[in-house]
Amino acid sequence: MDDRNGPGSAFLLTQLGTYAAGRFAERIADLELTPPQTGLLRAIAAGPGQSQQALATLLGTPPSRLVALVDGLDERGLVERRRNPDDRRLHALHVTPAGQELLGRIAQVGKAHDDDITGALDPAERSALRGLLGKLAVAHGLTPGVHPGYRHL
Amino acid sequence: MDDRNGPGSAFLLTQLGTYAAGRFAERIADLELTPPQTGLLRAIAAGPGQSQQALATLLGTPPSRLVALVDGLDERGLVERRRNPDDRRLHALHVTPAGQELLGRIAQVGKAHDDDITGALDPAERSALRGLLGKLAVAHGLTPGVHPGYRHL
DNA sequence: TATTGTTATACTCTATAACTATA
DNA sequence: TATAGTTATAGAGTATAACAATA
Repeated sequence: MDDRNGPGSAFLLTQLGTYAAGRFAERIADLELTPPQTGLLRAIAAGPGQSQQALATLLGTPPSRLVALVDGLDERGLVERRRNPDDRRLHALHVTPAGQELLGRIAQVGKAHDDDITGALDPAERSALRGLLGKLAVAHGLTPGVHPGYRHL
Repeated sequence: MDDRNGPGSAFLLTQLGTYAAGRFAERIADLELTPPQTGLLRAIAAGPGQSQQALATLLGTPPSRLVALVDGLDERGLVERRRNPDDRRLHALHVTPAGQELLGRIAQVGKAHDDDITGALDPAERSALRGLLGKLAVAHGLTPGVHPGYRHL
């Protein structure tokens, strides 16, 4: 009956999601990282030794884009490409100690970011929100831990 | 104590917000509209007669970008520029009947979109989510009704 | 011939800055 | 001179396609 009850949850999710993504990008810019770089670093840490093709598939990005992202992390000594002697076409990707150290700082930033975004809610509300969002993420088949911004936004 | 309890709400908001934005973009593509065009059309309808400068400020986009967006809607007869006789520099923007008709279809799409995104939740959960998201949107000062994707994403 | 990684190229979106017309 | 709108230009980010090395 009432058609004027304001925006729906989907609209609010888009607004808040965009806002949260922007705020996170600002925070990790202090570490001289972009969101795609951060997602890639985390993906390499989550599954060490994967090929660039495998990572491209996981993240949903073309291999050519991955090359540039890996280049940036490689040049800064955060990850390294190890050639596989059995198949010299493959580059197994690994996080270096410096990369691990940076991942620790990323985790700290993520925690502060989360507190910032949900700061207006009390603990019970935060828990409820977390549960509801998790339910939706599962329902829509979103890959756990994979930042968006890869699949044809 | 437990550091391995999965992603936080901020991360989930980013994932779901990006997903929802993408799905909405797909839906309104059927109406041959982009998200920025849709947001602009809604903004013009919400405050008829505004100047392009005023709309640019409201949406947080440079005036030059607004020109192209208005051009697209104007050429399709969805909005019209009316010159102000008192100050011929100004273009007062109005939605045409065709634009109003399209806004009706956009509202239908938005409703279907919302049902899609929150479909995994029962009515009580949907209501709870809506309340929590609204609280966060207010806390972060997000402009009601204004799609993101305008302010320096 | 097929596959991994790479390079070259082009396209989309957006912002910045220069320009015009009105005031 | 200041402002609304417009046009011109350039930059960032990404995708597509061609290429080289290895299998």
